[in-house]
Amino acid sequence: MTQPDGAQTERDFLAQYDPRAFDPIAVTVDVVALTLRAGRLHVLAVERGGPPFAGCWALPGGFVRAGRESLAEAAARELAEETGLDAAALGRVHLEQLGSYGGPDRDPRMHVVSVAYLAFAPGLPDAHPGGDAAGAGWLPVEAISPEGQPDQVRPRPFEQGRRTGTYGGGAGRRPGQGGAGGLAFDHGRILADGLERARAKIEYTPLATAFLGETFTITELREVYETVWGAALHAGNFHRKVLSVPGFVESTGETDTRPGSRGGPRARLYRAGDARLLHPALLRPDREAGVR
Amino acid sequence: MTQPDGAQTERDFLAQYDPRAFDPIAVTVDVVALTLRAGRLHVLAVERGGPPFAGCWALPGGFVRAGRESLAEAAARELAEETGLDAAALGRVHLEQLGSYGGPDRDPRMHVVSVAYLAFAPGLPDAHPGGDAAGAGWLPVEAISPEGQPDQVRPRPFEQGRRTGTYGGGAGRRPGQGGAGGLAFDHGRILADGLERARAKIEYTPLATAFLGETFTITELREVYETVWGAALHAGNFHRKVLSVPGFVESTGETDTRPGSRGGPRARLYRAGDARLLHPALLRPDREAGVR
DNA sequence: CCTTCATCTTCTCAAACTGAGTCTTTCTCC
DNA sequence: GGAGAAAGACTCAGTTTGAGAAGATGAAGG
Repeated sequence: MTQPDGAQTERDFLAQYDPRAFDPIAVTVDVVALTLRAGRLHVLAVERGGPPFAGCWALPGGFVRAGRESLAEAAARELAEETGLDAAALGRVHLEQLGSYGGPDRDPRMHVVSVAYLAFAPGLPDAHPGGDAAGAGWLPVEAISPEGQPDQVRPRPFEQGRRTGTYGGGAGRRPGQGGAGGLAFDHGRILADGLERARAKIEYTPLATAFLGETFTITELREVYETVWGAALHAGNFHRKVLSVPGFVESTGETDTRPGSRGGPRARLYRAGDARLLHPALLRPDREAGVR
Repeated sequence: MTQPDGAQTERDFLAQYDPRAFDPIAVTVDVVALTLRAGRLHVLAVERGGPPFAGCWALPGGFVRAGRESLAEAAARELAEETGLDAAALGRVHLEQLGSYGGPDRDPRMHVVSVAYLAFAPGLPDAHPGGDAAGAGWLPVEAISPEGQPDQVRPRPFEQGRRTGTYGGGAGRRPGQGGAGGLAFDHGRILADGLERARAKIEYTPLATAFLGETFTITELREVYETVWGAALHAGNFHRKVLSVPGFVESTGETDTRPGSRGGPRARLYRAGDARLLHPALLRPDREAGVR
């Protein structure tokens, strides 16, 4: 990445430098924003307003503003645009880089390198399409990601932001092309990678709390794990484990005031602790399968 | 569904599309190639032949060829160019994506997004500068990465709702010209991230074997862990653990013919097994430090 | 009012795993 | 031949995990 010329000073070089001398590659960010709604894992999606893949669901994203923002800033901006969240609400959202996708043919227009980000958010309001999207909404991941949950669960109508005219569709599959999973471009793969990252990440970080509100019960935390992992956990052992990992949660001293749906004692309330890593980690049950 | 502006078909759209309508962002790949030489961890580096940072060490890398190669292909190509390895030798190298770095100011020429890759290789021959590099070589990581090999293993804090974007380039090293700890651009941070990834990855994958030859002894494998982690391990416990993890290594039935440097019985030889994940994992000692 | 039942939380117990150390055997070097 | 070092098997105590059970609590239904 350089011009070979010994005598040139760096200043001269920069003055002469022509950024357009290279074939262009567009850089975009795409966001896999996950949240829990009604006990199901949902991902933020937008309905594309124009070609390519017009009418398809896609991950929210857009071009990085050259020279004006970092990748993380671009991802936060895109997320804010689609969710309508202000900076304060975004502060509660965990955002981390997921990976980059840059095959020459993943976008028919030109060579596009997309840097994907992964967001964990507590229950968020309905999405509002921003930019050139025709619609936006939270889609249950099991409806669009066949490679998603190990246990296949039945799909469910998804909620939409603005464009609700056509009912969401039972199988959640209507916006055409894109094949199984039905997301535009290679967004199905990006989503699958994001889900796997999320499943792995809550093993050794306290990020499961990012799906919950300020305070929560151990049972609510367990339900996050069960939903993300798609597996039932032993309530007693989970309880013991969570309380034994230093810094995972800290007690508020209060008990849940909301009436339990089916009775039972009021659960104690906790808030997220100060740990950034869980040690020892909470491991997913039965990883033997993945060993291969 | 959406009809952005009525009659336009996707074909029309593609015909009209002008890739140069956007401000350009250059896309490069950089490779953190790690290998073991003489019991020390080394990273492949090139000496820059021209500005910016002429004369500085940098990670090998270069521009992605627009429309002609994927990111992984570009990384493999750059690695091959600098090491002079052929495809066969490269087949033994593990190459995975590390992350992307895209702050607007990380390259003085223009906005450059760099996709970093991490490579694990067995002992490799001396490097040969390819392309526009003035020199190439294997540098001991502790000589250039102050955050490289601390006695205390400390993980990087995960990125929480970042706005300034640590990946963006703000928090990294300033363009430290030359000197210890100074790699060009933000390559010091990329190297540090690569080292942390390597330390974490050998915990739960058998990738430590990627630093060794076809066959190896348990002691050689332990020395890989000790070198990468920068900590001494209990030989007996390590031995027991490695043999108890299914699929980690498999015996060749033979014993080492090379004479031990200071005597002792000939060690048995093993080769890498078929596991892709280690279960249970080999955990680094003393992770408590990183929890908070 | 009283029973039923799901839940929250704590306990028990056996199995598995970990860290630390010892011991025997087999080499090389002096 | 003896010293020193390493490979590898073994012991042992402490910790962690999986599975189950028990007591307490509160809503719902009769």
